[in-house]
Amino acid sequence: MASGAGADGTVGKALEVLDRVAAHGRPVRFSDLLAESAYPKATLYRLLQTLVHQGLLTQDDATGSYRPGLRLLRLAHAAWATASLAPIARPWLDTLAMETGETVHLAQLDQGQVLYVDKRNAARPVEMYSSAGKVGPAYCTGVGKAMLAFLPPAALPGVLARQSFHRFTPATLDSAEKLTAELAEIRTRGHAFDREEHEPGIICCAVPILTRGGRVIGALSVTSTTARSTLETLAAGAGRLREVAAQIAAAAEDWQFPEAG
Amino acid sequence: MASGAGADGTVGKALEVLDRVAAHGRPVRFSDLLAESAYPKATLYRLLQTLVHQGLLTQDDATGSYRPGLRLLRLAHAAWATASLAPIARPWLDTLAMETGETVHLAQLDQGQVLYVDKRNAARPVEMYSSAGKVGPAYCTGVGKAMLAFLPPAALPGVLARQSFHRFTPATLDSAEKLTAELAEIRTRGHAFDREEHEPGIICCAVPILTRGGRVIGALSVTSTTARSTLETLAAGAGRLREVAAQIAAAAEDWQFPEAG
DNA sequence: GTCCGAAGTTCCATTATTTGAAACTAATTC
DNA sequence: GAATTAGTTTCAAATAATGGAACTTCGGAC
Repeated sequence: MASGAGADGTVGKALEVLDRVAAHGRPVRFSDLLAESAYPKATLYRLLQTLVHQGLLTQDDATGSYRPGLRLLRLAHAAWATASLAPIARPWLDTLAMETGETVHLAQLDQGQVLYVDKRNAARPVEMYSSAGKVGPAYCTGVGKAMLAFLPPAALPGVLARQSFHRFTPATLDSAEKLTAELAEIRTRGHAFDREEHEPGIICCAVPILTRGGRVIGALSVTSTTARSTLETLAAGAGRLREVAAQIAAAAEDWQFPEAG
Repeated sequence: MASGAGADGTVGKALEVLDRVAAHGRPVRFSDLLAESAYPKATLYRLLQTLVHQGLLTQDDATGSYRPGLRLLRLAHAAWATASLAPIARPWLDTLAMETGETVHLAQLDQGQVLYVDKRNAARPVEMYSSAGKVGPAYCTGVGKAMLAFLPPAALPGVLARQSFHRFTPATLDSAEKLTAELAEIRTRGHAFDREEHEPGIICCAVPILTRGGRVIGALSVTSTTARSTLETLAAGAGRLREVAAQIAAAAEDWQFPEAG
């Protein structure tokens, strides 16, 4: 037993259960969890009890089913404010959204996946948590590829191994080989495109956010639709995007910054 | 050992440490945590290791200090989407913000505190996580008082005991007695005011979101400033606010809803 | 360069917690 | 109303957590 995030101790087991509940996206019954979880009934039962008691899970009074608890929101707020690029990058995202009139995303790498930490949508007013905290595939999004391209070579294989290479659209890069080739291009070009690889009709241009030392700490993207724009138009804004990324990186370095994985 | 959220097992201890790190709002060093945490060095050390390994904490490579980890964002997103009123209430918040031109808040009660789960700011375009996941005092905010007023009588003492009654402004209700009296008024009136009790110059009108059975599941508020509006003006919109709250409650009940605490 | 102290990490016998098969109870179904 | 399923409790055995103390690092001070 050693693949991935091995379950260390009771805490690890409890979090595995928590993840499983979260993954369902709707209230789950005890027996559903029992069926998939490999823990004996009593053990799972007590893990769930603990999680509920701690507020990480909420239990419906009526049905007894479980769902993620609100305590997670409080903790996440702290994480967002302290450990993400979002608070630092905020003014620049506002500016970019204004300038481009398009949707702007700020993302970081977490466990080999893209984690969106902020978003601006110039057209529609808001859209909150719906975006921050959302995760997406790294191999078929602009921000994902931009970050992978600038990962230290040693870290790449591990991350590649975690990609599913599911084919969302005909344009999706569906193998580690194709992706690796694309990453090399991105490295020389300096920015990544999403050519409708994740969603039909959705295109984007993304740049990595790099520290002076060249370490990737996030990515920035401007997204549009094929109906409204073209890759060429988006590419024209890449210089400005890189400029903003550099400014965010500079601001972040003053305030210190952690490792992505 | 029995008051509040007693630490059950290792999971409880780990979460206590996590909370402590989150509470700091900036990277914390091991020794700082050691000083405040009552656990012996080795124990605290291993708890932190576990949390880092699980991605709930991030450790700076350079300084070794700890901060909340990004994994929390992913989990919180699930909580927000599955267990909060926000996804259900979204369209109504948009409408309200449009109609009033003021800031609209959606909150729920969590551990005796107000937890903001969504927000609309008609004037300024955005402001993301900065608001969702944020917690605030229940005794001196409109949404807080609106929820407390409609709590089942049996639940009130426990919640009152958790209020700090810190005096933010001259108008803050600074005792359980004053608050209890105000709650009775709110109950008959049907809506709560914030008369600059939390921040000078900030006023609001809030209503509870109640199930058919009369259970509080959240609160809704329209906030303004003394410069721009008056309590009377806000009160004039209370009817509409109640109407929207009822619609949200109806929508929520179809989709089922958990307990607040 | 060496010494000192503070901060962080590892060890290991002791101790407390977790484990899980099975027995039990409550709620559905037939 | 008996049978089946879903959820909860029990308790001795197994496992993991504990924490005092020893150890290693690191960053000055001399």
